[in-house]
Formats: sequence, structure tokens, C-alpha cells
Amino acid sequence: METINDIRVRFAPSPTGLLHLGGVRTALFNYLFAKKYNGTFILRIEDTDRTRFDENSVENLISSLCRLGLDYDEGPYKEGDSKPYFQSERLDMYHKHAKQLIDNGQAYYCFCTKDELDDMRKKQEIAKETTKYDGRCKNLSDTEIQAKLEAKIPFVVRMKIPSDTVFDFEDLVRGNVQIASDLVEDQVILKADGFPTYHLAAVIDDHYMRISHVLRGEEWLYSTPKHLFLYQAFGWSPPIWVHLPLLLNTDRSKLSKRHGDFSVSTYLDAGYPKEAVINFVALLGWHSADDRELFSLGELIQEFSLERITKSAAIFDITKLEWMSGWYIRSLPLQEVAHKCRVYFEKEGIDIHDEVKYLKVISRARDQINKLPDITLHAKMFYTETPLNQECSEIVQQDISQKVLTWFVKALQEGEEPMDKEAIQILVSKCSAELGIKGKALYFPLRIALFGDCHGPDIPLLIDLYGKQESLSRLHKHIL
RNA sequence: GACCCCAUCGUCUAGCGGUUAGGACUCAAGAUUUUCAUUCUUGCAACCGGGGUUCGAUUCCCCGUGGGGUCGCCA
Repeated sequence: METINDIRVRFAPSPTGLLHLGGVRTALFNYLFAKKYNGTFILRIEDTDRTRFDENSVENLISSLCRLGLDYDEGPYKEGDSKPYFQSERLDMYHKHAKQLIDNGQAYYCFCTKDELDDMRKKQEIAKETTKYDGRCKNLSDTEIQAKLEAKIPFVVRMKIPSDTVFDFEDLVRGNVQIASDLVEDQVILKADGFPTYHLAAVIDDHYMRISHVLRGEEWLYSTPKHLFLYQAFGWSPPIWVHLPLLLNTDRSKLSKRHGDFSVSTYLDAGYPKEAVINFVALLGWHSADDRELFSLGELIQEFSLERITKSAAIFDITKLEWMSGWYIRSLPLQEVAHKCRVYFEKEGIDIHDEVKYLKVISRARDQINKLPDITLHAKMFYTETPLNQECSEIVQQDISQKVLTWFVKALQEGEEPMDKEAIQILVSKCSAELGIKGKALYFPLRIALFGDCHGPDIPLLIDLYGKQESLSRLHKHIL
């Protein structure tokens, strides 16, 4: 494992909803980068918006990461030298730093009301100007400020962005980025309810948590000057910026909960293996140097590099996830898949205590599914005999079919045990030769009797799977 | 609207001046000498448009077009 000096990254979601695929991608890239360089992956909960806070989503965030196997090194409910990891528990620190900025003249009190601000923006829009706080509270006198504070007029604190400068920074994905300070507004850093905004909290936390690289969604790119301003104001050195391209809906809009349910837990619950979800998400905005696309988490850690992150946004299209999911179901160890499928059989009340048979069933049925829960759809006929449809019923009643069935029952009874697939195949050939029947006329009646359908596994597999007794019993039932 | 970013098959993408523009998913056909599924093979399918620069542009530059992001006391 390589080591560049002390890589520390964080995934810092706000608990306002379920963890969605975009968030997983951000978390995954942070995780991969940290693990590749033997660094630290931190989870921080940005719960500074009390109006949108949702208790369940904290639980969902953590459990989703856990289910995906993206374990964090520091974070909620874990020890770490930069705790606490909930921003709501770090308010003192934010207040202290906001005060420092005010004292240094780099931030100021603002007493504007929501109505005033709305009005201001409306006028700017009409005048076709960029909507931006006009700084009307920037130059209040000390006495004015004191009076308003004493009168308990609600206030916020805004950063005092200098005019006529250019914020210039390097982004590992975007390259050199320059943004004129005139475009950056005096962003609120402390809200009227005493909570910090993202900008203040994230900068302070990233600093004290010694974050070396900030990997976050591209929607943050234009906030970066505000963060840079804060770093400068505090005299801190900023982290290395890595803004990830956005994930889009099929209609090219930004991936969001409004456009359907993209929460990982939903996909996991639906039975897409975590390996598939991770592999698939990794390929959204990142690609290895060669043509390889199938990677385990460990292999991703090996191969991942920031340099190969794409610039353009990616559309999330479930088709490839479906395929990849099927691929993993077929490629994961049989025992593991069998184990994961157990619950679905139990739900349907199917008795799978015969382990040898169960593994054979899974081995065949896994070929036909892309999602775990679909397994029973393709497996229950191995356990229960379902009524035949019209077509099959007619086929099995034909004289020629009856001849095959009768011959086979006799041969099977007389056959020596144990009968492996090869022996059964020989029996099938013998049947064909002796009766002069071949092709569908031979296979369909047998398969219908054994499996309940003319389409399905080949005969040796079927008989091997059931064993002699059950095979005989099934065949018998269709002899008139 | 203002500012900025992005642009290769339908989708995810490789490509970093000279390639028959490659891979994967999807779709189609064929093979695996019964079917279904798996697997394998083959095929269909792309450089947004226009100008430059250059001996030569998918690649570099400009303009246009399209898409996206930002413009909150949300993150």
C-alpha cells in the first residue's frame, strides 16, 4: 500500500433524506482514495439545518455505508481524535470563530429581514442584475449595531468578501479555477437560530479534522471562493480540492430524490448485491487505464486514482447495473449466494433444508436472475409441482410422450445407484435409441413431467438434482 | 437572465495530432448438434455544427449550438 503524507478525507452528508447514489459515489471515491494511500476516511454529519433535519436519515446514512462495506475510520459512534462528528455538537467552536471574524472586521452583523432580502432580490432580478446581497448592513456603526443587539433584533453574521480580487485555486478535476470576487456574495455564516451555515462549519471542521483533500460534488465549485476566503481569514491553508462531476437522471437533470427513489437502501433491499452497486457506481465518473470494468472493492482501491476522474456529468442508467448485478450473482461463491437467498425461500415457505439439493437449485437458478429476490421465481418448481399449462398438458398426454415416460421410469428403477449426470445422459441416449424417438418428442415430456414446463434445465441436471426417488415420483404422476 | 463548466455509439466510457476511433451495457444474428438460462462468437451503433492552427485534427484555439451547475438565514 502506498502512502502519501497523511491523507485524511471525509464524507459529510446532511441528514435530510436517505443516502442516494450520488452520495454513495462521493463516499466511495473518498473511501477509495483514503484506503489506497493508507489514509483516514471520516464520516461527519452536517446537521446544521434544523428545519430539514431527519432523525431517520442519520441511521440510514450510517447503515447504508455499513451495508456497502464502506467502513469509516472516524465518525459517529466511533472513537476519533477530532470528535464530535455531529456538527450540532460543535456549535461553540463555530461561535468562537465567527466572533473572531467579526472582531477582525472580516465578518459583520446583518439585521435584514427575510422580506427585505426578498424585496432586494426581486428588484435585482427586474434590473437584470445578478442577485446578490447588496451589503446594506456592512457599514453599520458600532453604536447602531449595539443598539440593535440590545433590542434583541434577530441577526445573522455575514462574511465580508473583499471586492476587486479574484479567487484563484487549483482543482484536481477542473484544473485552474478563477472566480472574480464581485460574483461572490457576503454569504451568511451564522444563521439567526445560532447555527452555522455549511460554509463556516465545513471550513472549521475540515481544518480541525486536518482534512487533506476535499472530494465533493461539483455543485460546490462556486462556493469554494467563500471557503477560500474563510481559510485566508483564519490564516489556515486550504485542502486540495477535488470536485466530482454530477450524476444526472435519464432526463439529464441533476440526480435527486424528487425524480424517483435513488436511495441505496432501496437498491440493496431490492436485492442488488453490494458488490454490483459499488462496482457500478465506481464507473460513473471514473475509469481504469485499461478496458477493465469489473472490480471488487479491494481491486478498486488498488486501481483508483484521482487523475482518472472524468470531467463530464454521467447519466445514471439502471440497465448496466441490472447486468452487473446478474454478473455478480453468477460470479460470487455459490455458498454465499445461496446464503443470501435463504430469506426469500423462507418468506415463501419453501422448505430448503436439503442442503445438497438447495445448492444445486441455486447453482442453476442464479443463471436466470439479476436480482436476488427473483431467485424463487426460477427455483420454486424444483420444490413444488405446479399445474401444467394447456400446451404442456397436451404434450404429456400424447402416446409418444407416454412411451418415453414409461420407458424412463422402468429404466430409472432398474438403474444402478448412484446415478451421476453422465449415467443419466447415457440413459437418455439409450431411451432415444431404443424407442427411435429424439429431439423435442423425447425431451419435452420428460422435462414437463420433471420440471413442469417444456423449457428449462436439461434432463441429467434435473434428475441429479431431485435424486432417484423424487424423479420417479414426478415421472409416475404423468403416466396415464 | 448573469457567471461558469461540460460535449466520442441510446447509456457508461478509452483516446491526451497520424488509430480500420477501442471496451462494456442494451439490441440483433449465430454457436454451445432438444428447449430456456448461462457462456462464447459476430454484427448494428459515436467524434454536436462552423471556422481557424497544422503536412495532418476526435484530439489544440475561437465562435455557435446543446446540456448542466451556481446565483438561499439548504446542504
